[in-house]
Amino acid sequence: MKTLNELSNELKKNNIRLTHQRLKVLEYLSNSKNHPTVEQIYNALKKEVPSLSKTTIYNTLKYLAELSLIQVLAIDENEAHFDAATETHGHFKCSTCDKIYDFDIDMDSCETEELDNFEINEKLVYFKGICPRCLSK
Amino acid sequence: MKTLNELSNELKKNNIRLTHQRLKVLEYLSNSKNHPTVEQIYNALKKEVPSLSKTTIYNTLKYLAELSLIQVLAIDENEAHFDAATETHGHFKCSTCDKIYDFDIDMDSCETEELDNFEINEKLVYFKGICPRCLSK
DNA sequence: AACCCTAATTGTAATCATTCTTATTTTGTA
DNA sequence: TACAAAATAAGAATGATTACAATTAGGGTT
Repeated sequence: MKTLNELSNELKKNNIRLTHQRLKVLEYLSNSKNHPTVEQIYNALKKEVPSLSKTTIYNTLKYLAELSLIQVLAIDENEAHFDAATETHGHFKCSTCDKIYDFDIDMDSCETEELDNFEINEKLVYFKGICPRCLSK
Repeated sequence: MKTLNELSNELKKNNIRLTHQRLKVLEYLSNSKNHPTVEQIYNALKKEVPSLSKTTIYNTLKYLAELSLIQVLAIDENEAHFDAATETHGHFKCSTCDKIYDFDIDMDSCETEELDNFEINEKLVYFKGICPRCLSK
């Protein structure tokens, strides 16, 4: 996970201004552990930044994703989730409680040579099932 | 990949009728290699089954997915793709031409014990980047 | 074969996340 | 302070998917 300073520098390098709104979105995402949606970011920040619009959040997240500074998770079929951690890792979604868990995964050890001539920019691993908490109920 | 007969039996076992429309959707999906969307299935079948509605296709695919007889791919951000192959394998989407490639992957060799107490029902692996064909242009 | 009951199909309307548009505001710079 | 470029905000538009209600088809029984 990058620090806010590092993120800020990355943005500057790409001629993207670190505005007040963008800083708040970045801050919130960096501090959150639960892969928030746009809706959740919006609800969390609108007290602090009453003028904030969802368009700005979408906009900010789009830039960050294009620069690979955040990950967009499509594990949930009807809403995108966002993750400030950019190291390759897996995501497990519990079908019962909908919670998304992180887990480590070593992609290099299971790759085939089939993709030798492909340029790979992003690796996403999604598991679905039931989490221990829900299993024990 | 299962045969149509096997699929038909699986449906019967779960009290889901193999109607004319469902048979056609199954047939089309089983024979197609390119992970079609609902739109593509609809366009391909409406000549043969003029009364076919998209709702029926959505409906059929939902049942098949619930029974794990097909895979739903969320690799494309705005439209779901469907795959008749149910063995765990990876999908690579080219960001340039949007083509989706299959590739083999050995998930067991890269799993951690972190998920030992989780019930895992589905494993999805999505890679994104540029395919050789587009790279060579 | 006719009947019945249930499930499936169809077409349309509703939903809802995301994107587009445009006017206004803010930012960085001179 | 003033200017030009970029960002923001609000609402409208888009488009895939789902919900709904009326009609139709299927399977079992006599």
